[in-house]
Amino acid sequence: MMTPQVITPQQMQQILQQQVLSPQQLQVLLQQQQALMLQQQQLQEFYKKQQEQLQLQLLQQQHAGKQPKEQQQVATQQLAFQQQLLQMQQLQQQHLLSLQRQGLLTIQPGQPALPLQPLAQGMIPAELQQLWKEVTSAHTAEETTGNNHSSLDLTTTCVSSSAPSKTSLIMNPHASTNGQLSVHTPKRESLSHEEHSHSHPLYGHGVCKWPGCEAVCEDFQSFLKHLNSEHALDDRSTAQCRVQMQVVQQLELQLAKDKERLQAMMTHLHVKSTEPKAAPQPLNLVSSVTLSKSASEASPQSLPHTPTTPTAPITPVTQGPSVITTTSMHTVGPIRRRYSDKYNVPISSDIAQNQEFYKNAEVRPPFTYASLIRQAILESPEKQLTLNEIYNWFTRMFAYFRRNAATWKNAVRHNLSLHKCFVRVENVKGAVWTVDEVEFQKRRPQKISGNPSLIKNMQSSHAYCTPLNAALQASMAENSIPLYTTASMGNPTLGNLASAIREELNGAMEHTNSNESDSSPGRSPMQAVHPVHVKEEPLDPEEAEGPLSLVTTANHSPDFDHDRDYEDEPVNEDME
DNA sequence: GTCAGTATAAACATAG
DNA sequence: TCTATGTTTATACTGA
Repeated sequence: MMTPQVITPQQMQQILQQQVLSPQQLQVLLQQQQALMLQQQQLQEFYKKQQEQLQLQLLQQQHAGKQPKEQQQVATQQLAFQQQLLQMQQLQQQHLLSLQRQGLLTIQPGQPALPLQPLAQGMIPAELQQLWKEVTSAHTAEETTGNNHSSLDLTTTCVSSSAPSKTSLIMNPHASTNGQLSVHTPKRESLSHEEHSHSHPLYGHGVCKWPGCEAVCEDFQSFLKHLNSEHALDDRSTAQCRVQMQVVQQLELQLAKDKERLQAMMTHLHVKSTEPKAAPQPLNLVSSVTLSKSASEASPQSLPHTPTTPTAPITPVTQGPSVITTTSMHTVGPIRRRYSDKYNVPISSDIAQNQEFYKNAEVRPPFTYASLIRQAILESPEKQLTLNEIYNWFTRMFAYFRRNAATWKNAVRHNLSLHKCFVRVENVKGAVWTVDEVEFQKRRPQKISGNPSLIKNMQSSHAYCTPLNAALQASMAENSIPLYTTASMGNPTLGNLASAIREELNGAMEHTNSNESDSSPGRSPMQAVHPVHVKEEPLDPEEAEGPLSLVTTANHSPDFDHDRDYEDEPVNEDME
């Protein structure tokens, strides 16, 4: 699924966010880059000489009245040279891509090195900026000597840029495809326009945002002065412009590749989900999203669904491409099954890995209310939440729960009251809800039937083995756990499985270490306070012997308490 | 067909 | 009185 040729979005982000290059690495890169530049220049010179020769020959031929056939031959020869040049530049491109893959940042082919500079406008360390300036000026000098028909010729840049756009750019260097060349304009042509609107893209926060500049300009007028004086149309500016173009092109190329990859993923998942009865799994969930997303692929601005999008929520068990409408949701009937629950896919790891997805897509999470409530509680620092905090967790974590609040909130309350695993505790700040893991785990094994070894395991061994075995079982049986992995794109299945195992083991081990019995002083904070209301059916003695908590800690983050995030957000109650 | 688990809806009680 | 919270009941669906 991964295209090894491509920088992952994560890497890209890393590149954009932090400059990881050490001066040594930069130096190496620079050397490599310069070597490449040299090669290219040699080629270009060679090509120029050939051109001159060609001109000469043509002149001679014209004088001598030679046949056009020979002219054609010469023209072909010229074409061959051009192709050779292109190949050379492609090689450069590949080389640089490989550098990227090594994590050495984006260096644009045939360009003054250090394209990282424009990549990180405003963030780059001063040291790097200085380096950038030096190298840029050095290179522009080189270019001027090597290419005397004007360094302003952006065609050269375009030729050496990414392969797909090469041809068109050669043919028409001023083609505004992808808007690359717009970078070039603000200096002179569009300056007069920009003067009127003080929202110059090169000016912000009193600083010149010309790549590598960052000169402080008190007002817009002084900025314009600075722009005209410091960034006039000269070799240096042009070179910088080229670099910026390269960066943009590179990013666009990257975007295109990622889009393609996304499309392939979606297609792949969709195909899987439409297979007849192919082991019910959360993939269904994705396929539904896939369809809605694929349908709107042409207009990216329409996705992902924003919480306020009035479209109907997509439910995990929807088979096929139909997008459920509000009404069909009701006529078809409620969705009963939560697949991940069934197969004991660890909810925390699923949520963690698909967090962004759940947050943005109005997709019903494939877990029961009870599981979700438990997860919300366990994620909290104190392992206890008020009802309102549980609500907030739901809305914060799942776009799906940002609508129909009355329905699901009722369900939450209902679940809290109904299930013995949820214990209400009177706290200083009011009533909070906690999880009785024994109770929670008690009810889960019942769902895993049909596998004698598993059942045997459950009966004979500690309770904490259950989720692990179940997860393993499910994974092996289905060979497909994850639904949408943002974190582990490489091998999601194995990745998820591994993390699931780790998580469950960690939780179990942690529990066994800390909670030996109900009366253990090491028990979680919730035990420190007395439950005001404990539901019926006190624990059996044998239950008391088992592990009391399978609290998973994998996703626990102390700073996760943004309970008020959605508190004041008006919940869309438009569905009767 | 039965049963357990779950979802949904709704009625009701209670506290602030 | 209103609202949030909590409890309970009823009904329907699903999968074992």
